[in-house]
Amino acid sequence: MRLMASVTSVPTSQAESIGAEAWALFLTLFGHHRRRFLIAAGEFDLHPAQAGALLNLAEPLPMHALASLLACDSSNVTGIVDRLEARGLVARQLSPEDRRVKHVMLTPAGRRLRGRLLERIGSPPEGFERLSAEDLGQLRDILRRMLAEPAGS
Amino acid sequence: MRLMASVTSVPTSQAESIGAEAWALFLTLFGHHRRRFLIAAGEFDLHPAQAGALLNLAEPLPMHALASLLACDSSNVTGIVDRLEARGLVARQLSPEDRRVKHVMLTPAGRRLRGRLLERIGSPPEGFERLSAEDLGQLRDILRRMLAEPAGS
DNA sequence: TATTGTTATACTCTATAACTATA
DNA sequence: TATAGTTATAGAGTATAACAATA
Repeated sequence: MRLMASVTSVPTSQAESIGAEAWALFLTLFGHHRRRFLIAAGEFDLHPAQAGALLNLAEPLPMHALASLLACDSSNVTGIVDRLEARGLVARQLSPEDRRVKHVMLTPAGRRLRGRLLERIGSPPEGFERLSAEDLGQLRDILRRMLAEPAGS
Repeated sequence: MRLMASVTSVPTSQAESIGAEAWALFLTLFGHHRRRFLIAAGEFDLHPAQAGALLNLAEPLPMHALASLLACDSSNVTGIVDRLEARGLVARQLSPEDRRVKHVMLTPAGRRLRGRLLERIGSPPEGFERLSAEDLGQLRDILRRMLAEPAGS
């Protein structure tokens, strides 16, 4: 994707320059993943937002929680879930605790489709298998440190 | 995002298990990046596809090349470029070599907006600054190996 | 009063197919 | 004959605002 191609940055240290390259490589990887995701969703006749919803439904979720995960307005989730429901992939369930809330849950068919989607994009992409066992260990540890919650968050 | 949460895989080796965790961490990172991208695009009144087009226009590109990078049909690019052009962010330029081709290029205003977008999402996200210089070097080298073209591609 | 989910609206994205101009 | 870009069309995503039901 060459997202960084024309960024004229002036690194103040070598570490900063290396970090910039590492992040540029991440962006390249994001581009690959995005295309893989779009292609896989299309093969199952799912729009990207629908595929994203299925992936986030490992367990039942209130509508507003799904909206938050999809980074879109709640009003959109109504339509997305409507269409998934029309295809028999999800069902709405009234919450007994809070009668304002509806939980969205996968049907058996929805769970099967989600599994097939995960086979396609949940597994590591081409290139991953070239990494050594040592590489994988280092990578995992570095990503863990990067994603560790910074105490107050 | 917990994309891997309910994947019941049976790792045949420890390396495979570590690799699976590393990839799951990648997916978490993708989710963070996607949300950051959507929020940044919205702040500049750009739809995601428009923001993606701007980011890919570091240099002038034929319409069909842009379609390929955005992983969408050429007919969509016509509309996306129409709207960016109406806002004075890009311009179409006929190619002198092949008169079927139109190159899309940023205007000065488009270049400024692209720069501001890159300040927001082209720079490393929260968490990156917690990595040591050694981490960054290892990460860069591993990602390089992962993204290296496998001879015939 | 605040929150949850829905509806109405307007605009954009998306794929498909058909079309023109060019190669 | 194939390719580049456009147009027309239909269906879906998106944000905003207004609404009813519930907390």
